[in-house]
This record gives sequence, C-alpha cells and structure tokens, in this order.
Amino acid sequence: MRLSRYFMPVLKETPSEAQIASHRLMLRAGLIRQASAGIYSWLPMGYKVLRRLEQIVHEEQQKANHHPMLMPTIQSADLWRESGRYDDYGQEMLRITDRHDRDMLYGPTNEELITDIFRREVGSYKQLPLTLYHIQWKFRDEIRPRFGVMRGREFLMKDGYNFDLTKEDALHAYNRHMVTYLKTYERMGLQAIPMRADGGPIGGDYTHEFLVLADTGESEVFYDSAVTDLTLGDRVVDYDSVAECQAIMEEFTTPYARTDETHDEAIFAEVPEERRRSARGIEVGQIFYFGTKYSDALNATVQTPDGTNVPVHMGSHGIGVSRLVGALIEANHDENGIIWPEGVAPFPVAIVNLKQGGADTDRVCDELYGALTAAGLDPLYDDREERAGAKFATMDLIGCPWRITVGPRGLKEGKVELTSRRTGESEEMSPEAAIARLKELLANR
RNA sequence: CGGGCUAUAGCGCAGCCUGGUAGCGCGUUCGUCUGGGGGACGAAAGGUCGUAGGUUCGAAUCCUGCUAGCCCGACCA
Repeated sequence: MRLSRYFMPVLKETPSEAQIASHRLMLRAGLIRQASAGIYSWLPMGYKVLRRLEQIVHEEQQKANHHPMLMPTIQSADLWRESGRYDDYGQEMLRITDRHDRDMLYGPTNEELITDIFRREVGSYKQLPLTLYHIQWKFRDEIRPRFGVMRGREFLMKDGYNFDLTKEDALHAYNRHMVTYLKTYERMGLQAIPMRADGGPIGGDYTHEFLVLADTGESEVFYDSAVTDLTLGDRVVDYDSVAECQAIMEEFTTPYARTDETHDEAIFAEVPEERRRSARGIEVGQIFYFGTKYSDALNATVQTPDGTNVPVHMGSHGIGVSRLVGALIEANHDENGIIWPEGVAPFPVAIVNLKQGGADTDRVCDELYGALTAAGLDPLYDDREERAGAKFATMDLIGCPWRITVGPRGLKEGKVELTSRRTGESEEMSPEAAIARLKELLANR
C-alpha cells in the first residue's frame, strides 16, 4: 500500500478521553474512532488487524473440525424467556421493540440460538460430536464502558458451542478447545495463560479463562512462573486424540494459575516461593463445560443407540477478538507507539523513502515495493512528502515490525537499512539482500 | 446507578470569574527554502462556542432545562 493513497489518519496529540496505552495508540495510529460511548468504527488499518485476527481464529478452529457459521446480532426474546435468561441477564442486555411491538434483543451471546438450531436439526447420536462457532458482533450494555475496545459495549467475539453425547465426550471437546486457543494466541504472538476461573452468568463447573499479563489488566492473577515457560511451538496436534488433548490440557493447567475469584492462598503457598507471581491480566478468552443446562431448558435431546432420548452435553467457548487488538497493544508497545507481533501486523514491513522525488531513492523504493508485494509481504510504502523525522515518528507509531529505510546517504554505497521496530537494531545491506532477508523473516506469517 | 468533571476549528487548549470584533499551538492548503528522528519563513482555508429556553440594548461568558462525553466507585468479557 502506498501511504499517499491510503486512509490512515494519525494524530500527533492524544485525544483527551484516552487513558490507557492501547486506547491512546489505537486512536493516534488511526485504527479506530469512537462513534458513541463504548462503540467504535474500525478504520482501514484497524479493520485490517481485526480481519487478521479473525483469520487466525478461523484457521485454528477449522483444524479441529469446528464449523464456521453466522448467527444474527438481533434475536427474539422468546428463546431467552424459554431458557430463563431474559430476566436473569438484567440491564446489560440491550432490549429492543420492533414495529409489531415484539420484544427483541441485541445478542450478548448465542447459547439459546445455537441450541434452538441444534434441537430442530439434530436428533440422533450419530450426528455427534458437533462443534459450531461464529465470529459476530455482540452487545453488552456496560454501565461504564472504558479503555477503548478493551471494554466497549459493542465487541467482536468468536463464540463456539460443542454438542456431545456424554460428559466424557464433552470434556474432550473442552480440552480440544483449550489446545486450539493456546495455538491461536501463540500465533498472534501473545502468551495467554489458562487460569481456573469463575463460571459467571454463563455458568459451568469446568471453566478456564485465558489471560494476557499486562499492568493495565482488569483482573488480579496469581501463578507459578513455570507456566510462562510453556509453549506449544510447532507441535502438530491430533485433535481427535483424547489422550493427546488431555495431556496438553494437563501440561498447561497443572502449574498454579488462578484469577483472584478462585485464588486459594493455602494451595498457592505450596508453590516454591521464587516461582510465585502475582500480576494483572487481561481476559481474552474463556472456555466452559456446562453439561445439560441449556439442553435441559430448551429440550435439546438426541436418540441413543438403545432408543432413549437424552439431553446433549454442551460447552461454550469465547475469544474476544476486538478486545484482543487492545490486549496485543497493551502487551506490545513502547513510548513511541505500537510494536506489532509479526503474525498480526497490519503491514509486516514499511518502506521509508527519505527523499521523495529523488530519482535514485524513488527508483529503489519502487523496486522494493514491487518485489515485496510480489512476494506477498504486503508492504506499506511511506511515499509522502514529509521530512525524515516525521516519517520515522509515524512509522514508530503504527508499529510495523520491520522498516526499510531508503536514503541518498546509504544509496551512495548501494545500501538500504533494515530496522527492527522491536529492538531498534539496524543493518545496512543491498536492496536485494533486504528482500531476501524479509522473505526469510516473514516466512511463517 | 451514586459521586466528581467537561462540552469553543480535525486534535490539544485559552477566553467565561468581571457580558461588547472568537483566539493560540499542532494539523490542513499554497509558495520558497530545507532534506537521516515530528524543520524554517510567508500566505490562506476552517468555528450554528453541545442543545433549547431565559435575563440583557448586547451572551462563548450570567441563569434554567436537556443531551453527549470523561473520571472514581459498584458491575463486567
């Protein structure tokens, strides 16, 4: 993308409403603009990050044979009355009346709707196991929205629902989801620690929250530092293997890791003192097994081999996709701006032309732009008529992981400069070498 | 919802107390110079002062209602 033709309204000053780093930087870098309290428009570069996160979520879910679909944002109140949650949910649910005076609502979640689809269409154990998910906008009418997309009222969420014949099968689904989530966060360049959590309004006996450590997190967390050494890396997981998913779940949940709601000082004290940590965390996902709570309420049953009808065992699982953009920035920024992990950067590499209109610099930039585009590396070319300082400051703010600087000084030696946004380290090399290096560095993207 | 605060140009703010021509910085446009970390000079565009009403010869300024937004708390992914 040529910056001169893009829409990226950056701000030199911080709008007064932004308190925390991610909110400030999302506004300054031109990712979002507020539409009303807790509701945001996603500008092109913010939308690009959001789509990138969605894509990663989709890929990891589908590897586990979970099926994407799309349910509506507006739901009828009837189903919620049937489950009993129309009254339970309280003021957080945005209630709407249509022209025929029917009670509608903007969905805060989709257990009722998905269970209704299931009970209409599935009647036999032979159709199980089944996991369906979607990525859709939700609305929760927070009393006080704040921190930008971290705690908005409208938010994009991946929510999935598993349907299984037995509790054992449903617990495998639980473990399977834990693995897909760990994979998903790792690909985004985030460490999200699964922590034993509280069921909350959705309910459930088995539940883990995934937390990203960050000073501005809303939750206080306690953990054994051993848990932060764990990674899945390149492990290829067989999601049909009950034993393998179980083993990974145990590996990641054996070290002590809990939010303050479930924290137990006595058990925590058994962790060696030098490994005990308390910190703050941002919740970016949660998984639940809740048994037959909704299938009982909504009469979602399947026929077993012996001819009886039994309610299905269910679980639900969520990833806060829009919130993740904020969490990523909280975990990856410095005083100059965002530092995107390579897996999620809106543009993985930026080309900075220090002398716009110079014959040599223009030519080399065009060549780099063409070659990187052809290689699928989606470069952002800063071809504006700006001075070097302004270009560097803008590039630091928007946080592309790699920057190629093309200036007359370096070109005298036939060199351009490749700089890491994260470390600030630079290396001079020929344009051809820079292209080759970037292909290598970004091979996994 | 309780407590506190704010609303003046795209962004950050002053002006209000003590009523009388609507300002500053950044950004934007044009020109000249400049050219490796938000450069300099010159010119210009851009504002129903949140909104409705009241007081007054006259209201951004004083008074009242309303709306929106922000902060703290409770709540929450």
